[in-house]
Amino acid sequence: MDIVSLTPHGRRLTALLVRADDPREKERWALPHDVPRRDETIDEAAVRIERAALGAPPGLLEQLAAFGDRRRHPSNAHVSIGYIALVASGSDGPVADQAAWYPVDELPAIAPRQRSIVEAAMQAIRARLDQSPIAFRLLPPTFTLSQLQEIYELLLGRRLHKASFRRALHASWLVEPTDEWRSEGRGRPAQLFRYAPRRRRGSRRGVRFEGVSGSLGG
Amino acid sequence: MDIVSLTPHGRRLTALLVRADDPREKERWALPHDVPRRDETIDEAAVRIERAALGAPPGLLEQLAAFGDRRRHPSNAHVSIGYIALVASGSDGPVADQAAWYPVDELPAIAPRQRSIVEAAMQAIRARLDQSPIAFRLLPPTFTLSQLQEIYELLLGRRLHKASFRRALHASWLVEPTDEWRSEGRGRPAQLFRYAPRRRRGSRRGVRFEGVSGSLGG
DNA sequence: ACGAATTAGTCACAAAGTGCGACTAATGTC
DNA sequence: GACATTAGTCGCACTTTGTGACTAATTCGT
Repeated sequence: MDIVSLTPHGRRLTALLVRADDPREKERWALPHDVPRRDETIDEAAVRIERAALGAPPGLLEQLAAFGDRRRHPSNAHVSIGYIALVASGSDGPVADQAAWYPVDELPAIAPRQRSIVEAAMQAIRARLDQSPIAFRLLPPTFTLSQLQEIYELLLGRRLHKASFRRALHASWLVEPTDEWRSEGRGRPAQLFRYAPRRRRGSRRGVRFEGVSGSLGG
Repeated sequence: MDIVSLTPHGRRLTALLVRADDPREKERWALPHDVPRRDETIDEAAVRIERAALGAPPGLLEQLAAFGDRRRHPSNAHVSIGYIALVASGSDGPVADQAAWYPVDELPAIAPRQRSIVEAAMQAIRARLDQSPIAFRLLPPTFTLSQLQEIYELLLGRRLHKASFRRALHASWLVEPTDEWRSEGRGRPAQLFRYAPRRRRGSRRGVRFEGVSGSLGG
């Protein structure tokens, strides 16, 4: 099992790496990984591994996929189960010994299978961004809408229009305002919001044919 | 590894089950399953298991997820990797010995973990319907647009409006007409189409907050 | 032969959703 | 007090979507 822990660091997304167990290994860093014990579920194992590396439980932990190509893995396991962990930007302080955050687009040498897991994690995050409260788990409990928009722009890799973003957010009933305001130095103070999803009237839209093109196994 | 093979049978979706290895088992049927060999990737293992059960390679085979709760599995394995196989409706003829198609909403007794894998497969199919050419792999190489719409309605569990469906399909450039027509008894003959995705101008829409509500691990 | 029934396919319009420029608001800086 | 800076809203053109009503081509019944 391999965990891809992500947290925003400034304007970049960073992943948590730990030093390789064996210093003679070719790759000096690795994703936190371990084998599930007999008495735990894989979700429980993921929590345990993440706690060991991060020192605290993550804001969200969800399964990515299983990886069983022939690429090398630090444990030489035949198959890995990848998990994505999201850590709020405020809580990215001290991590475990022998661990460090690296920008996801500038990782040091890690085992090939782990690199492909990180790449798959980034793709999955973009794909699930509108299905799962991913962006909110990368922020502290209360945040400004500009912060939220920045996270979306970071994950999507493109700029969003302020008015459209807020209109869509309002229509979705995902956040509610607090009565606190933050002044971040210069400029007008921003209202703080919290993630508080409400029941929405199911819109029941028609069919979409979004990303369909080709596929494996045809 | 467990394979959920699906094919439409009339107006219902059916899954392929095989007789349990051990007749003393509580559940007499099971999803096709096996352990990957040392020299094969998990994708290769999935193809092998599916061929053994179906007698032919499926139209599409993609990974679902890993399942490692404590529920019972015929092999007593600690974790299962679920795969989804899609079989065209034309080719659902003879299957391997000791195998049969059952409607997914009326499965006989199978191991609890396998039942949850089937349920997860159905959810994943609905979620990926607009990302992956799922519907096309449940149909023969050429098909009418009404057949295609029927598949979508079967998978989504609701009726779609004919004009909207066709408009969206045309805009997506996923199908091209052949010069054949099929007359299916009564009514006007329908033109046959084939799945032939073309490069589309990327629409780059704004953000959607579709299915975000709650989640695990908070 | 001819009309009803049946299935395929299209059109047009109202309603809803989206992109985006331009505006107002509240703060710090000089 | 003017100005830079960030927050937040408005309005409008344009696009997308839901839907009913239409036309088209065939079989079936009499």
